[in-house]
Amino acid sequence: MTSEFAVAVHGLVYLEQRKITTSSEELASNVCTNPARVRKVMAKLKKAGIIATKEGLEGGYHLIGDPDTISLKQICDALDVAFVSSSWKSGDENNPCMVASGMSGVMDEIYGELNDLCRDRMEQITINDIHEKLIRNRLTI
Amino acid sequence: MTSEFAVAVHGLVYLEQRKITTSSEELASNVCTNPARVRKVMAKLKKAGIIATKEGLEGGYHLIGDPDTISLKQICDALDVAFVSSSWKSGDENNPCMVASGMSGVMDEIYGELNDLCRDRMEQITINDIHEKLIRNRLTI
DNA sequence: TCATCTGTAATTATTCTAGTTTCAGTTTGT
DNA sequence: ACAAACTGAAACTAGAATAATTACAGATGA
Repeated sequence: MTSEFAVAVHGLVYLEQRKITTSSEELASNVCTNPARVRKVMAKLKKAGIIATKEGLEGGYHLIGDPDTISLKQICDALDVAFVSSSWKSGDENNPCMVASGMSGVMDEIYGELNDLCRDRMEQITINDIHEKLIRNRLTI
Repeated sequence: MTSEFAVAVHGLVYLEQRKITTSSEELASNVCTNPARVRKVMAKLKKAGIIATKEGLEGGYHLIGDPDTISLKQICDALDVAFVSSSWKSGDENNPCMVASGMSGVMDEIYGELNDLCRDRMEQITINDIHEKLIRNRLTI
């Protein structure tokens, strides 16, 4: 599910560039996915107060605030992104061996710590930073 | 594939605790997976010089160095672990739109940066630290 | 009031990950 | 020398996670 994060960031950067209200269909075409998935992701961003929607003809999504104040951490939180995690657990809680019963807990601690580290870093980057990075990359190619 | 990391760490901690040469079958039983997967992971740790093998009767795996000098970063490197990554790419490189063509590259940059951050953190933790953490956790439960 | 959106859910398809099975090759102990 | 017990590696199967598709109710604006 980490790719929801990519859909969200891509969508928001596109909204910043377009400036105008943009439908899920147009966003999906730019992101290269389907409109239903875009709507699913954007609905969460709306709940978090990052974007607003306009329904009916010529409707769609648009940014609410200054793209300089939207950090990627806000997006993580809105989508409940886990950068580092693993559904697979080693060992067995009921095994009397300390290693077998305790390892998955310890690994989860480590993953949680790494995740926090990533989230802190994401606080430093804004949607506007990404936009500027895109411009720089285009010039240097 | 992040769970290979868990198998490796679990295996190494078990080897530290057992002290003696241990077969893939015994390791698999403690980790709760199959011997073939254990062997696949341990073979990489052997190539990295972290463990050694002994074949034939009473054979198996054993640590080479001091568990206090084996950092989790060495394990990452041996297994080529990517903590943060995404196979799914948004956009399309051939799209003339700057956002569509550039976003997946920018996201890859971000994932790479987060990954480096995680690897740096892993350098601070040793197999022995994990072992001590297990002991502490058992006492506090 | 109708066309055009979003929000949401159910279903299918695809891709990724772990498990299983098998066997060749190596080493140890007798 | 030989048999038993192990690793290393590959091919295949099973299952889980993720994305795509389809459909539709509800809201809104022209």
